[in-house]
Amino acid sequence: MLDLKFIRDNAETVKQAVSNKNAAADVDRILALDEAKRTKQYEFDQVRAQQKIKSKEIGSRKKQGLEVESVMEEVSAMAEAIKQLGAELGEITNELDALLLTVPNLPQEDVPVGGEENNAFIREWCDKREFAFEPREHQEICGDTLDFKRGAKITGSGFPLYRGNAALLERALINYFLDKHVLKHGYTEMKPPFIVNRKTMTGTGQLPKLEEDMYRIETEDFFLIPTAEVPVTNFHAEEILGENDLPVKYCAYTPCFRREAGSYGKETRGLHRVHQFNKVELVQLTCPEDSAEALESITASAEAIVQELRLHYRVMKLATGDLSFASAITYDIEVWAPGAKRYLEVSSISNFKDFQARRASIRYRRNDDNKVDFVHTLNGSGLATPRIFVAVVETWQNEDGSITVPPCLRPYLQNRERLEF
RNA sequence: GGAGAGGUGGCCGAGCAGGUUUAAGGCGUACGCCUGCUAAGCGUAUGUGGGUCAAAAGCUCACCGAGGGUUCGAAUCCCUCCCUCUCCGCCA
Repeated sequence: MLDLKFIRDNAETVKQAVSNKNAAADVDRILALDEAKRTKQYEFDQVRAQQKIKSKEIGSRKKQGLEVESVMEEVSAMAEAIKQLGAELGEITNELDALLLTVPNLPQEDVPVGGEENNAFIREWCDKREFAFEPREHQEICGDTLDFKRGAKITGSGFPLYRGNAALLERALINYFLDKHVLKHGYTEMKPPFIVNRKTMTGTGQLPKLEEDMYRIETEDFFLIPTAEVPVTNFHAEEILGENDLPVKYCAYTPCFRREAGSYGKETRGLHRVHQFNKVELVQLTCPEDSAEALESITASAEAIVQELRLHYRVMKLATGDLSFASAITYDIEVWAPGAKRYLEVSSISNFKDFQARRASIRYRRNDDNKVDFVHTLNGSGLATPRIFVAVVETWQNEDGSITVPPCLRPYLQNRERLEF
């Protein structure tokens, strides 16, 4: 969430940002409520201060054996007024708090304005592989080791099963990602819960906006996580860290659950878009002045993996309309899938600045002046498996239907050089 | 799921038959004094958030797990919920 004082002082900037992000947030209503709240708060404080003094007087008069009836009558009237003012203040506060949660983060200044078509190309890596035969799509290569039909029978569409060597490859990818980030990139591994409560989901900004896109457990009012970002970022919620504790670098493997009802067509076939998938997530909490660099660092860590897998990819900077609610700036890594003949998004790396930290109240104490300030939070996929699975299988496929195992994955697959499905 | 005991500041911990608690005391931390050095000792300071203020200081309000309630007045009494611990039950 944004700082209320900032909204007050920069109303036009905020309105412009809301519009650029295609969001709906009533900034004028927020300003009016803010004004009303401060007035009411002042009144309340005045009366309350009087009441406290007078109430204590009753106590001391009683001890001295003096009469208290007249004072009690006087304070009684104040109590009435306070009850009334408190109720009004509460109503204003509730509405204001709810509205503040609907204001998206401001895009960073260098983010291009506009929709997806305005996403900026940043760089790409290696050429697309040349094939001596017509490359096939992953469903064809993997056959029934990727079982969409039985997944649909057991659960519903969008819940495929991996079996045999497909499951083995999936597991190899996850282990490879984790080892890379833990052993080479300095991240601490975490195994968080896959189910979180409403407060946690609000902390990272999924709620209140995206409730319909998530699986909810009604009996407990819990949610299945759509990404490890949620439990991992909230790990330090309501804490004040030391500056020396920063940066905090966590990586976590979790399954991710997304309802995202209403996605149909070509994009949903095969592993391209599913309701449950696996992802290794990178999360950092940094000092404000270090977050820009951290964004590049997370991006580099994700790219390192795609490079070792020897997949052609490009990095895009998302335009304002394509940015998520909480993000100030996001890079997407898109790998080339030769069978599908298109780019697949395998990682989004975002800097949320203090937006999530403010919601979840994640702070740190600065060394120089001992003051408390919000940390910056960032995260990026490192990486999501289904689309990487697709790109690996399609890029490394052989004409006979097997795949050559990329060298970096061989230690995770009994040093096999080929895999058949 | 059942029974019991708890949840207080960075930490420990008192207060809990409602009334100068503006949360004692200790530890830790910071600064100062003292001191060959270190330790000890002495002194001072030390929460978060809101409001007021150009800003700071000051003043003020809220916060003792969360939310309600009773009362002139709630850390303290009542209700609901959450969490932790002990024992029992169930269970991969």
